[in-house]
Order: sequence, then C-alpha cells, then structure tokens
Amino acid sequence: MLKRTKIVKLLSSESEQPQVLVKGWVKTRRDAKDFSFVEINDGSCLKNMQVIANNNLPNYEEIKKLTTGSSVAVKGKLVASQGGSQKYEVVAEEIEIYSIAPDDFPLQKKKHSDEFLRTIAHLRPRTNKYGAAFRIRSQLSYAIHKFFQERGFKYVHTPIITGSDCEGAGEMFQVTTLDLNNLPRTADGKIDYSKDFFGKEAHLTVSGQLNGEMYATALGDIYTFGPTFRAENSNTPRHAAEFWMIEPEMAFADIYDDMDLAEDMVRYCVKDIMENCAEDLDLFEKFVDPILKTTLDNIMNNSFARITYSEAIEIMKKSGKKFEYEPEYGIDLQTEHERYLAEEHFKKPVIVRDYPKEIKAFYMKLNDDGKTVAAMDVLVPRIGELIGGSQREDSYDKLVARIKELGMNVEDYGWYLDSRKYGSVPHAGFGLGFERMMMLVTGISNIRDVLPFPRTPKSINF
RNA sequence: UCCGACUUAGCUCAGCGGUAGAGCAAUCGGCUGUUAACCGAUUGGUCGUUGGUUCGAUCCCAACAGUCGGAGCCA
Repeated sequence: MLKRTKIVKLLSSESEQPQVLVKGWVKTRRDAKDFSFVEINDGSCLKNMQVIANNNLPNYEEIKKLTTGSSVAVKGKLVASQGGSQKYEVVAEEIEIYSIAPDDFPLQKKKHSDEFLRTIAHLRPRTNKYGAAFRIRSQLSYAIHKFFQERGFKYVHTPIITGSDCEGAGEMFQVTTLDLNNLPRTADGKIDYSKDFFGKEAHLTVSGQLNGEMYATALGDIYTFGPTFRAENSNTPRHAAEFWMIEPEMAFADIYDDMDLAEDMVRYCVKDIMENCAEDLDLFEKFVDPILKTTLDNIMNNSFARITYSEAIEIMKKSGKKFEYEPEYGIDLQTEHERYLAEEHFKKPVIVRDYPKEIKAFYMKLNDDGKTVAAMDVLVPRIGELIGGSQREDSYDKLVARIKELGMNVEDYGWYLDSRKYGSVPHAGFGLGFERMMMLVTGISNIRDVLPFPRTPKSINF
C-alpha cells in the first residue's frame, strides 16, 4: 500500500522516484494541448507540487474541471521538471478527485487584502501568506518550549478560569452558568453568586503570573504558555481579547537575571525561526516587510541596550525631538516614546528598567531608593513593548503595605502572600505577548492576522 | 472608549443631484511545457442600514452599524 508523502519531503528528495502518492488542494490549473498542469499544495510548505495530468487518464474530462480549492490525491512518478520554476513535478498515473470546489470559492489566484481575508478567517490559511504565518506560529511555539525546556524550566498549566478578580492586569470576562434572564438575588437585591457554578464570581484569567509565582517557589524555574483574556475595549492592531502569553518565573533571581532571560529568549526564538522557516520568511520579506531579515539579523547579532527609566527620559529630553506627549519623569512611556527609543535612538531592542513605583503594579520589588521598582520592559522596533517583567516584592511586610497603600483588600491575596510568609525568596519573571513576537518575526502589522481566529471587540465569528 | 477616514459587482477600486463603470475573478470558446499562463466573448450591482432634504439621492444631511488608521489601556 503506497503511503502519502508530503510535498515538503518530495521537493527535498535526493532523486526522482518511480512511484509517489501526493495529496492536496488545487491552487491553479493550466491546460496545455494534450495535458493539464495542476498545481497542488498540502500545507506542508509554501511551495506547490506541479502535477502533469495527461489526456490519456481515464477521468481527464473531470480533471479539466478542477478548480482552485478542489482536493485531489495523485499517484505517479516524481521526475525532474522541464520548467524552470520547480525542481520536481509529478507525472500522474492516477488522479482521485476528492471534491471539486464550486466556482464561488472565495480565494482567487491573486493577492487579497488582509481586511477581506479576515472575513473568511476559516479559509485564509489556504493562502500562501497565511499558510506561512501559521507554520511560523507553530515553529515559534515550539521554539519557546525548546528554549525553556533546555534550561530546565518546568511548564506549568495555570488555570484559565480564576476565582480571584484581583490579578490586576485589566478588565476581565465573567464566567457564569447563571441564567442571565432570571438572576438569583440575595435579600438586599444583589446577585446571589452562591448559586453560581463555583459558588462565587469567576472570570477568565488575565495573567497566570500569581499562580506561576507559587510554582516557581516550589519547582524553581517555571514558565506558563497559554491563552489569556482581556475584556478591554481596545481597538488597535496590537490588542486582542484572547491572546497567548508566555510567563516565566524564576526563584532565586533578580531583575538582572530577568533581563538576561528575556534577551536570551527573544534572540533564541528569532534565530530558530531564521533557521527553520527560511522559505516562509522570504515571503514576508518580499510582500510584507522589505527589511524584515535585516531587522531580525540585527536582533539576533546584537545585545540589547539597557537603560533606566530616568536615563530614558533624559535621552528623550535631550533628543530635541518634538513629542506629542513631552517626556517627563513620572509619566508612563507613551507608544511614541517607546518607538523613538527602539527605532531611532538605539536602532535595536532596548530594555528599560527601574520605573517609578506609581506607574507599575503592586507586586513589583521596591528599590532601595524607595521611589522606583525593579521593573523592566523590552521595547523593540515597530512593536513597542514586547515584554514586561519585574523582580517581585519578596518582603511580606512591604508587600502588605503596598497592597494597603493602593487601597486593595489584603484578604483577597491570602494564598498569594503565603509565598512571602513561608520561605520567601527573591524571584523574578516576565510576561511576553506571543502574538507580538509573531508580529516581530513576520513583519505582520496587525494582531488579527497572526491569530488563527482572532477575537476583538464586536468580532467573534468562526 | 476618544479622534479621523472609509463602506459601489465575488475581489480591488473609479464615478456622479437625473436609478452605474474598469481591472481581476467566474462562465464559455481558442491557443499553448505552462508558472498569479496568454487571446476573445459572456455573465454579474435594490451603490452598508434607517430616516431626512429634493420634482428626483448611490451622490447632500443626520443617526446607527461595520471596517481601517491614530490615541488610551496593556501583552
């Protein structure tokens, strides 16, 4: 029984082969005098396999009806191609037609706009560009796991549904099984969540960090890599309501270990994609971002700049550049500031650390100056903030004081504070938006185009 | 959420106060070891929705919806 061979393997074959079985979807068909060229793609790589269908095939009349989007299985000889555009082609001895796509198949043999392809997100992976994007997405996921596993980090599955509404990273989606048309009420008229599935309010996670810290203070070095949900009404090319985040956490580590890890990880992943997805990257350089490989080479071969927040403000003040928001100590860095630093001043990724405590989260470690916290952001050209991380406050008393200072409820953090109560250690970690990394390595400028089925405000088709 | 632009054929767009046009796609035919093949013909649209102004609206006005860009929030 002849087994199917994927096109990526056939095209890298050492020699011609007397009999192969190849299956795929028709990209285009061109009729010649006594035969047809049928180009098929099976998703295993960007390139198609050109099939020669001679008119002596018993179902040749059917073959001539093959349209873009149809599906076939082809048995035949793998031979060197007479045409210049491909190394091999398959001379068909038998073509089984699985399905002929009707003429309303929406993907044409031409370039489509990204906006249109979003309306057919279920079919867009059949295009060259999106096929390439999602092969890279797979490889990039694998690279993330390889990077951490090679360094002894343990992969922790933090919960998707969370009972704490205090993760502090943004608006949350509520999870409930209550009948919204008939809500149970308590005596004082409030919704009675004791009747809900979990007996209390539940939400989709906005970050696995707090849970991750618990496992870091047990397993040492851990990472999470999973979906994250934000109910922010953000309408930008860089935000989605459902996205994937990578959150490593290291016990016995400080902010400098954290920065080293972040830089190593970004450079490792870029290198991995350059090595393993060269053909797909070529497509993005050709059609999406003409300087993509220069940018990636730059990231791979140069160490990141490292400055403090104060230095960043000074650099911008002295730059003479006119900003819409004037840089001033105490304000958070605006998108324009981040991009100036990475794109114009340093012309490479830059890590900014030691931010004023007022503009950062409660769990970050207070520096000795009493004014700044050991936070760090990795800013990269074109994307802006790629990574946000910090050394965590490991002093029980200081953390409680900070929670109170911010008017938050200490009782809500009981289990989290236990990590500071029992064997507290210095530890640090960061969060990396996976889709932003995808945008970095592909040059794709809209987050909706690096998610298979993107979820954004007012958009949840498919 | 705020600011701005846009919404006309399957796709990309043009157009104009008197009910619409191109290229590509599709269909049919021709030619051909072709490469998003080529040549010819044909088909295809209640101009985003709802109101208003007007003798008459795809065109002017308003509201709404959606899309895109910028900002904020952040990853």
